Amino acid sequence: MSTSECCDGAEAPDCAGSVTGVVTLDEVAAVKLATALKVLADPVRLRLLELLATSPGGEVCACDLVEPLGRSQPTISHHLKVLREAELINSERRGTWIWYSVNRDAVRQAVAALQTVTGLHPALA
Amino acid sequence: MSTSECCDGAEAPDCAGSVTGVVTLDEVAAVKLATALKVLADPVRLRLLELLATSPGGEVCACDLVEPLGRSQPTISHHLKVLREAELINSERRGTWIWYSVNRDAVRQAVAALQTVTGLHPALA
DNA sequence: TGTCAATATTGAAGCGCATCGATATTTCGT
DNA sequence: ACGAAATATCGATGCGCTTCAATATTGACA
Repeated sequence: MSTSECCDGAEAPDCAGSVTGVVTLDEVAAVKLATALKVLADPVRLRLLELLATSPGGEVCACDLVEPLGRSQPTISHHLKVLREAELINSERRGTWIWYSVNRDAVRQAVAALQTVTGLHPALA
Repeated sequence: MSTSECCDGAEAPDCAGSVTGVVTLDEVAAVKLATALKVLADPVRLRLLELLATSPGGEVCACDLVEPLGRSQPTISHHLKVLREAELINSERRGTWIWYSVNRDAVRQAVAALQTVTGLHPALA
């Protein structure tokens, strides 16, 4: 017997109910992970993260992020805000400038969740 | 001297050019990774991947994917197509039904790329 | 306090995406 | 060949997101 009613017609011999595993992602959790991934799924934001990650001190002044990405200052400011509100980066004001750095734990969490969902990781945590 | 011209005004004492690391993500590579992540950044597609990953046999008949997600059949078909074209899942027709499974290598690649960009992984590969 | 540089916000334009109903296509069994 | 079930495609709708120019806000310093 199938877990659903899709293949129980008179003609088809049933597809044997292939879905029986334990599902951990309810609608809410799926939306939450998708939201985090959506923040990461932008070329400008990915390059911002890389600029932060590859910087010798691990942090970069916002004023040094506009030119290398070839976008306007408001656009960079917008993306930094999106990353900050998703807690994927940290920001700290020091005098005139604001310094940004990657929030490694938050990125790790998103990556781990994605691995769990896709079965790459046996959901150890 | 700064790597850009943003903080070279008369008043500000320069922000010391914090961007000096080696950047591997050019615009094209960033768009490519962002495209893959965009495919993953959808609640329905994440739950589809989990249904495939947690299925005992590792594969699920498409007919068993419509009901548990509460979306219409065209919508599920659309998402399966998106996942398939991104090569994140494999599909195989067996008789009346089509069986889907997670393409673990593709997911692994995307995850590894994300880890590299964010500095979680020392880019070993 | 007033000025200048850095950063944030606003408002609008343009594009892409998720979703559905309706319909077409494919495949099997009779 | 025909009918039924599974899957795919089409067309439309509504929402969200990226981007920019213009403007506001914030903070340092004289």
